[in-house]
This record gives sequence, C-alpha cells and structure tokens, in this order.
Amino acid sequence: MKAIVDCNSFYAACERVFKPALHGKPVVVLSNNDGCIVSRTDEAKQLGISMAGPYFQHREEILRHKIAVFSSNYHLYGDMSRRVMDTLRLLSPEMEVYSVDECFLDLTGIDAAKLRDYALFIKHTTELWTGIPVSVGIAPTKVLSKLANRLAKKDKKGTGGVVVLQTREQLMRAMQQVQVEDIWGVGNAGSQKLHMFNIHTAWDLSLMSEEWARHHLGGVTGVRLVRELKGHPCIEMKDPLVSKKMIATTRMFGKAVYELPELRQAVATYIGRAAEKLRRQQGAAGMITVFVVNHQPKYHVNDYTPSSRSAYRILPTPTYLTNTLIAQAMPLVEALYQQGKRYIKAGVILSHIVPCDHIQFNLFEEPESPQLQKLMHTIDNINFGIQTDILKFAAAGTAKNWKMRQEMRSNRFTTRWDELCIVR
DNA sequence: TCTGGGGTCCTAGGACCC
DNA sequence: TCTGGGGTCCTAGGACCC
Repeated sequence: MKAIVDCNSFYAACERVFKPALHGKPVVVLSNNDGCIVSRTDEAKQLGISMAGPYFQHREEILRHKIAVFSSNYHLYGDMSRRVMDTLRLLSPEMEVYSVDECFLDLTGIDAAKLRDYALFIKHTTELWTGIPVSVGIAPTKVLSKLANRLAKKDKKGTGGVVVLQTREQLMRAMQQVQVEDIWGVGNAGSQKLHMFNIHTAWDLSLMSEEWARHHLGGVTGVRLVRELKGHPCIEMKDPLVSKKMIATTRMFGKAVYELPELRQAVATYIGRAAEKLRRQQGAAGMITVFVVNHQPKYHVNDYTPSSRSAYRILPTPTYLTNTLIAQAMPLVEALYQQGKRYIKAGVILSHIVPCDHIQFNLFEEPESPQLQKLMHTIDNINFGIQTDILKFAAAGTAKNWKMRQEMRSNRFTTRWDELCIVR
C-alpha cells in the first residue's frame, strides 16, 4: 500500500505557526512579486477567494473580509518543509519527497487492519512536532492514494483527515465521487476529451481497457493511469538521490525593464542563483538557455498576452563556474534584446547536466583551475551561512530597480538569528 | 499599476547512419 | 513507369504537476 501525506494549505499554515492569533482566521499567501494567490486557508476558500487569482483583482474583498495577506517567504517554507519531511522519514521505511508539501510513503508490510491507526499516528505526530496540519490518503497505488487524500482533505471533519481505501467496495465508492478532472495526471486537455467519451468519474475511467487508454489518452501515460486506477501499481517510488536534469531560475520583474544593461544584470543575477543550485547537486551544465518576455499593455484590462524569445548555447565543456556561465550568456541576451520593448520577465535554464567529477574536457580547453573551484565554494559558503547574496559578481549589478516586490513578507523565523520570534 | 516559479515525462518528427 | 528499409539519437513542444 502507498500513502501520500499532504500538508493542508502549506504556505498559509507556515505563517500561522508563528502567528497563533491567525488560527481559525482566513489567511492567503501571494506568489513572488505579490502577483497571484498561491495558498489559502479553508476560511479564505469559504470567502470565495480563488486559487491562482491575480492579487490585485481580489484586493478589495481581502480588505473587506480582513483576510491576512503575506508575500511568499521561501526561507521559512523551505525550512518548515524540511522539518515535516524529517519527521515523516522517521515513520516510514521508504519515502519519496514529491513536492515542498507532499510526500509518498511505501507502507508495504504494515498490517492491513492497522493502516488507519497508523495513518492517524503519522498525522498526529507530524502536527505535534511541526505545527503543520496534514491529510493522509492510503490506497494500493499512487494515483489511488492521491484520490484518497483528496477525499480526506475535502471532508476533514467526517474523515478525521485520513482516508484508507482497501476493499473493492471502498475503492468503487471513492472513485464514483471523484470527477476525472480531479484525478492526478489528468489535466484540462485530458478531462475535456474524457467527458466527450462520456467518461465523467474516476470509476468510469477505471472500467476502460488499456488498449483504449493507449489510443485515446496519450499512449503509455494513459495506460499507466488506467492501470493504477484498476489497482495495479505501475508508478514507482522515485530514488531520492537522483539529481535534477534541468535547473531554471526565472522571475517577473518588479518594474518593467527597457534598457539592455538592466536586462543583462537581471540575467547575470539569475545565473548566479541557478549556478548555486547546480553546485549544490555537484553538477556541471553543458547547455544554457536564456529567455526574455515582453508585453506591451493594450487597451482592455484582460488582454494579457506576453510574448517570449529564447536562445541557447551549447558550452564547449560543461561547467559550474558562475563567471563562465555569465560570459556565455551575455551574447545571448544581446541577441535577444530589442530596443523599445517593455520587458516584464527573464530567465535562465541550465541543462545537459552531468556530475562534475565526470566532466569530459575538450582537447583544446584548459580544465577549470582549482582556484576558481575554491572561489565558488567559498562564495557559496558565505552566501549560505551569513547573508544571502552578500557576495556576487559585478555583472549582476547593485541597483536592481527590477527586483521583485515583496511588501508583506513575514520574518524568516527559523533561519535568521535577527528574525527569531520574541517571547515575552 | 497590477497576472508565479520550477520541475518531469512523453511523443512526433527531423537528421543521420548503414 | 519506376526512387529501400530499418534503425538510433536528438530536440522542440505539449501536457501535466505543485
């Protein structure tokens, strides 16, 4: 059996841990740049605040209902996520961290009759140790456990936040309650198609043949999905040690950018951040992609149609050195830049990643000098230990007019000495 | 005024090879 | 009139996830 443990309204829950007065009150958290609403507590959902809605469109109701609003505080959420995962690691032999607020557990070997008690134990322990409420779904496959979890979240009172699906009866009744668009792995395109075939619930879909799924539901992906719904596991637990194949750093600007020097600075800054992630997984990138997005505002309010251009370069030798990556990327920025455009976003993507002890050096290139390697290491240590970005490359600039807005960020309670909670 | 960021996997189709 | 067959590798783009 597989379990999925999912934190309820994770970002908002993190804020509540350090502001107990907000318990039982509506809270929302915004995306970077205070752009969209990305986390809402149940109380905020009940007031009609929709997911991923632009903040400025909801500002009035948020004020009217006195909803607490926070800018995103990734230092805090990252650290709270680590605490939740560390707790769960102690409670299960095999786990896969699926996202910042979710993880799968393999419960093979646990007595079927005790599964519900075990799920409750997981839930209570996590909440007691971290202050973050979670829901638990347990079923024979990953897809079915996600489905169980959805039912647990939807009716927290009725289910106690825990749903276990074991018998054929239980599975059937659960699947009949879930619409196809709410199945893990079925998106917009898939669900529209399914409805056209008169398949509306997870149960309907589970009755289809694998051949049918192969033809109409995206080949092997569809087959896997139908098999999982039928109760045959075929989406494996993933190895936690596998490194990322691609590393991206992309941001909307806080203020539109028109000039090339500013655009170069932004891209150089993002490369610094991406290279840091790359070194953390001890990788070297063989390819760098840069993209820029521009948007000319039109006459109607709802016309949001940005357009983007990108360019890439295959590096002569894979590297993790920030300065080399910046040097490779700057000509790309210059090629992409068009005078007079109003840039609202840019990003870099590092790919063709190899382990850095496996770099295949080019016959005509000098291998990277040990001093440069040491320099990177030192920069990372200082930036991580003392203060983010205290050391950076000159190309990244210092003015940063384009930097994102975060006007309502809470303190980084768990990762900064000077921002700790004060208890009187 | 104002619309996030970071990933994975799969497939089709082109390039290339013998 | 008529122009092979089979295979691999790579990339772009779509779909999906949180």
